[in-house]
Amino acid sequence: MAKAQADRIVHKAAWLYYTHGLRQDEVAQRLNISRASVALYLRRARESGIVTIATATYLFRGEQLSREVEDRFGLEAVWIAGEDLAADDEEAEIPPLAASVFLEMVGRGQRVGIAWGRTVYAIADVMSFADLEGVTVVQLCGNLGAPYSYRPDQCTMEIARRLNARGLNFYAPLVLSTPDLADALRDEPVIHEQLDSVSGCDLSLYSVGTLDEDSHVVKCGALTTSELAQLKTQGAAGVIAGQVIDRNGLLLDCDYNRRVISADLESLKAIPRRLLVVQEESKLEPLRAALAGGFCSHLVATATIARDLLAGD
Amino acid sequence: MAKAQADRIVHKAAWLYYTHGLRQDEVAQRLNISRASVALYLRRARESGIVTIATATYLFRGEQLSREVEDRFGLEAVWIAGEDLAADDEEAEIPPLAASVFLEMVGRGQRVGIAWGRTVYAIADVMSFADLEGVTVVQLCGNLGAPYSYRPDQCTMEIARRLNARGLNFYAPLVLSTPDLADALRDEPVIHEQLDSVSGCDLSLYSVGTLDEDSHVVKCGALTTSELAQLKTQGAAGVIAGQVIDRNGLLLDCDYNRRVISADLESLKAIPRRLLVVQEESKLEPLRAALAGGFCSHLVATATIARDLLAGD
DNA sequence: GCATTTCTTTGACATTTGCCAATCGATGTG
DNA sequence: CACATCGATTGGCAAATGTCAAAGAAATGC
Repeated sequence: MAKAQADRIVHKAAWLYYTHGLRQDEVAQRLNISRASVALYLRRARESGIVTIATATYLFRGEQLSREVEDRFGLEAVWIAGEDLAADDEEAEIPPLAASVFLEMVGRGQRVGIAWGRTVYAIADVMSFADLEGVTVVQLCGNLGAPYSYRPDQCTMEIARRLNARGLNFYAPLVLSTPDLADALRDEPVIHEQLDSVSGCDLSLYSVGTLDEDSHVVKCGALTTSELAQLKTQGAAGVIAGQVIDRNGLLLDCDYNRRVISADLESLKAIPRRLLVVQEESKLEPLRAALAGGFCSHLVATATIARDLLAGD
Repeated sequence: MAKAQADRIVHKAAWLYYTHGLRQDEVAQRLNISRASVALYLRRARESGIVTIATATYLFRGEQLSREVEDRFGLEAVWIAGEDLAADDEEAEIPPLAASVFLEMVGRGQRVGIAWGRTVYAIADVMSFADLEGVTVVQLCGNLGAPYSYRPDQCTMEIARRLNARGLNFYAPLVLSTPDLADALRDEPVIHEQLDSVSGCDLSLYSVGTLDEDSHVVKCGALTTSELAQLKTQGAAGVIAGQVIDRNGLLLDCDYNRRVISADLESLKAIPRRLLVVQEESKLEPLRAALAGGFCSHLVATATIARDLLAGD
């Protein structure tokens, strides 16, 4: 109640300032507080999502390049960052752009799935707060320790927090030591339920992982370097929600995949809008695999990757 | 193209300023323009919907009063303006609140129906610009001259313009001199099509009209004073999209209604979300009729009206 | 091809806003 | 009950922003 009461004055200040266009001193006068308080309240209103300031992203789609990628790969929408910037800036532009695009795509009452990776972490980090209602955020892959601030479950919860949404976590590790144990765990009602709930998602947000020495799955300890080499000989081309896929986007038939607990690839493909975000140029091959597998309906990427995609096709 | 080029720099400035949080002088430096230009561009970005600043409306629903109205009349959501303001201020608060609520409710790709009246006109007037995609705005009633700035068709187009949407106008007068002529006109393919498209709406926005001497329908010349008196003896209780309803919200069986060209009441009721906005206290009885008839799923009203509603029920 | 109009840009100034250190006030603690 | 602690609030100042008149550029008309 005390919380609600405090929110009330913040909201009122925001309403008078942003909706009615009063100046801060006028707002202060009306509410009988100092102008400094008004300034403080307004900042809180912005930070907490009571006030939302969004910049349209459609201009990132207006370029020739985005159209070409859309057409070539049959995607619904493609956003290209920094067509006139250096490659470094380009990559830095991806997280805020992806966060804006994602916020534009989420609607009230929807269920969204979040996979995890360096990119998704970066997106969560810059995502602004929103005051959505009835949104549920579902974690799409099992957990593992991370060298970054967020683990998969924390990442999901962080996004949920920023969307004012309910977060559904996944209480299982991403990789187990034996396929049998993974099978057994998948049959646990609580896990099973979570896995089933994936197909009910309206929207998903993920990136695609590489299979390099310094790739995410290796650095987080899900795969050892020797397993990696082995997988590559078997045709591994990328990682989607912790699972290894081949160049055609099909689940690689390998021991590793059998030990993973994550959203079923078919369920992922069944999600109507699948927002894939690719930041690094090194992710070209995994991205091709993900596109081939139908894991992407909406793409956010750099101009460099977009050009690479079109060039090598 | 020149337009798109100009948009581009405005968008870039907005992106750097609002999304990246640079200061105006930093933006100016990056884009090689003067800071004054940046300030100008930012204003344009806000005014044109490239940048959207929205204040949450849910705090207008957090009060006891809204809950009570929701429960009593089985509505999905009720927003109450100015529970702690004088009655005058209350009414002034309705248009910006309704505009904000409406903008929160509209989603991409949706079809929205707009009826017309003093209230809807006031809402259109304060509605901010948005950068929605694929929205269609449908005019729900026929046209008539207005003592205000907007006629029904202009009002529809104005809202369409602000939503960056397509506007579907209705090319018929609201009231004709004989029922036969109205019937004939309704059978015209172009009109028929428009009328049919109403049931495909996802959302509607309207107010309810009174049947007083100075009511909207009278002042605009749709009804004469004598017709009005006649209708009142027949049990007329209010006006929805130009049509007269009785206290139970049913279409009044009268000559006037047979001469009106407007969206069928059944189609209106079939729209999943029906946002009704009531500004003046004098609209209590019409509002009751509209509620009884099921024309409202979401309500925006003043605290005074809300209390009246609960008191007399 | 020149004059006229209209739109854009800019420098300079006035106003508004953000921020910090100081103060106030509530709540908990020895 | 005095004291400490923590968060909320405020006055004042530096920084950032909005605005306007004037200059410049582009489009339009004669």
